[in-house]
Amino acid sequence: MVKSKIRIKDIAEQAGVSVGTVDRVLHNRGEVAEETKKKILDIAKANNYHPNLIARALTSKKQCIFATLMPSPTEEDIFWKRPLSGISDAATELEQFQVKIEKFFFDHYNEQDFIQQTKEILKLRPAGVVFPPIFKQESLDFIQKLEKQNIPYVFLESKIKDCNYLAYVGSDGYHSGRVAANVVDFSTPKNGDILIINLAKNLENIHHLNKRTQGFLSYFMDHGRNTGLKINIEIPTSNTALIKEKLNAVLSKNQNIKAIYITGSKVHKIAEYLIHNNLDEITLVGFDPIEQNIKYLKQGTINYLIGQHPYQQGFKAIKKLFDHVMLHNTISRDEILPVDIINRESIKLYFL
Amino acid sequence: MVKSKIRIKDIAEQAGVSVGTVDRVLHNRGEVAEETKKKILDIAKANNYHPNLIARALTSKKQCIFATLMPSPTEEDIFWKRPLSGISDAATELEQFQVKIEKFFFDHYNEQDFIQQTKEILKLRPAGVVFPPIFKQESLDFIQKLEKQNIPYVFLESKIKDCNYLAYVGSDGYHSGRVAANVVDFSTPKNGDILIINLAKNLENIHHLNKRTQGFLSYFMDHGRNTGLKINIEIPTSNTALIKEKLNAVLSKNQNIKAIYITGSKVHKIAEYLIHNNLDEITLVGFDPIEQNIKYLKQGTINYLIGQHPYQQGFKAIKKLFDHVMLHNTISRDEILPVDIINRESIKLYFL
DNA sequence: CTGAAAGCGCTTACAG
DNA sequence: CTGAAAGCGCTTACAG
Repeated sequence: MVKSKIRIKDIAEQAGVSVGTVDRVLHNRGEVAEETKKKILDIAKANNYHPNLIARALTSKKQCIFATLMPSPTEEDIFWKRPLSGISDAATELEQFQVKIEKFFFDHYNEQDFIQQTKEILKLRPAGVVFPPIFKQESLDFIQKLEKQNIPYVFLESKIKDCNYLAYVGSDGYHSGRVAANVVDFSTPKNGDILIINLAKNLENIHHLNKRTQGFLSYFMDHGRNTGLKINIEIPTSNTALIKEKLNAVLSKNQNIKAIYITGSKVHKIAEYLIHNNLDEITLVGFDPIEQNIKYLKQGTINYLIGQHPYQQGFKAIKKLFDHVMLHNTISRDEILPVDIINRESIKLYFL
Repeated sequence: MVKSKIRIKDIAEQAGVSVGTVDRVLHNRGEVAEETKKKILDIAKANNYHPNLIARALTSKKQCIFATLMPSPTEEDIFWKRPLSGISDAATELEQFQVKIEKFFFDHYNEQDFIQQTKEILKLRPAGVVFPPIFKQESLDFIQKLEKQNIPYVFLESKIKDCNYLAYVGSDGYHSGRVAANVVDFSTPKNGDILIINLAKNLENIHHLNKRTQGFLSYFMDHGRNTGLKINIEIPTSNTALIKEKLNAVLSKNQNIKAIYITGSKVHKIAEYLIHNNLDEITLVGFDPIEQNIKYLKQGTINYLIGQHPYQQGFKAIKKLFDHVMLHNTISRDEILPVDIINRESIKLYFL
């Protein structure tokens, strides 16, 4: 790594102009003769000029603002708290460089709210945006406007493929599914059957959940030792009564189910069911250490939870934006984070 | 959080002196009348003065040097690579504040080498030291000299209790043992027996390993479902033949052993044994995703490895030093990191 | 279109 | 023991 020591002043001298002029071309503030501009740019490039951020931070009045648009964590679903605290910590770290984060929130189940917030963000004209593209169509509309204004955006948690996102930070559904499968495989009798459940209101996010199913199944193709059936069902609701009905049907039809794998975070719903029906013996694995799930993990009903480093997702998303916008570094576009396997013991220190 | 905006200049004005004088007392450079000093200190404290690090970094010529003393990673044992890369990353981040890290290395099995290196470090007179106190007596000697010179030191990986260490970053053996127990419990038939092995040359580190045994056993007291025997043995060697002999004896005496738990990172030795004796069915759990262990994890012989966030340990140890030495922040003294449960699938992205 | 100067908050000689 | 001044590398008006 070549650490350049060249300063604005040096460039100015070499170009035979003043530092003010150099600063103007470096920041594209115009008002500079085309010829001078070219000369300065050449010198800067030839010497691999990089601004001294420390000096800039000390002197610059103007803040660079990044906006985040995240679902509000609710009492019922605290899932979104963790990425937010990652975002906050990144904000603290970047404060010294005059970077500020404006946080916007929307109701997880309300497209209109999302749209409303995107309008607010566009008004703010931030230097970058971080958000999870939960609503595909609405996100695409937002993206279009961002691109028109040349505002870079970073995806979190999930991504939309066919667009010009600056970066994505999240986990890989397929991989997560395989990790879960491995855990289920080792905790279930060889000949026991395994039930896979896609449990999601309106099948939101269904694409992501499907990848978790595919990954799960692929594990058993490759080297799983379990030889039982893999039964795959969908429960497109979070209504307790309906879930019960569906499960009753499946479980009575197949008495040999020894493990249940939930592709999402609603695994606590199934835990409740198992307890009420005295089926605690069944191995239960799902996603995300949110409060409701942790409760059953600690009781032993849920055997494992797969964690997706939501904190890191928030933290890194902001850092990527900073790296790109402020440092003009080239960044890796897709950053796939590893997943965590969490049990009732490891959860005790998980949030420290 | 109160963000103080008071500057040296403000303090100077309030105290009726010049900034030079304020600077002198703030840095304890002497040559200031006792009375003035007190006045300045009072004002600083009353207004919660914190230096602007950006400004300081921009202006200060002098570097602050931290020394790290770590076992050299060898081809045979890459365990120490990870904390080192955490240290390197912290170094990069702190570079901008004129902090430099000097890395010293010693042979993991050579006390003399360790002693030699501590001498080099003392010669350097660093502003702080990070090291794992692997050799207890030699570490105590080193510590004594550090304290005489008022050099703060941070422990990593393990700690010595009765001394004035600034901070410790590592995992908790008892907790790790419980996490491992949970994993073994869920992967082993209820009535299978479990073999616990302390496998360590000369029983180095025996204290730490014992805590991992205690934690493991305590889990089964509290809520384990496994009802089999828990057989605890020690193998104070890493000689393959001797290990084999010992295992032959134990396993032939007890045919019902369904799981083996190794309290340290030498679990690959047991994996080899199991493979040679066609005992792959036995659940095998141990510590640390080092190369040799990963090999057997991927083959399926080792079911789980417990990871201790060595990268974070290195990173945080340096940060603690920085927080204390440069920022004069009060820091938490014992920072216990959570542990990771790693399986053959999750290992694929573990090092990303 | 361009340059000279002041300032960000701190540190560092230097003069007294 | 204390103060005045220059400087770190950049940005920001302001004057021309």
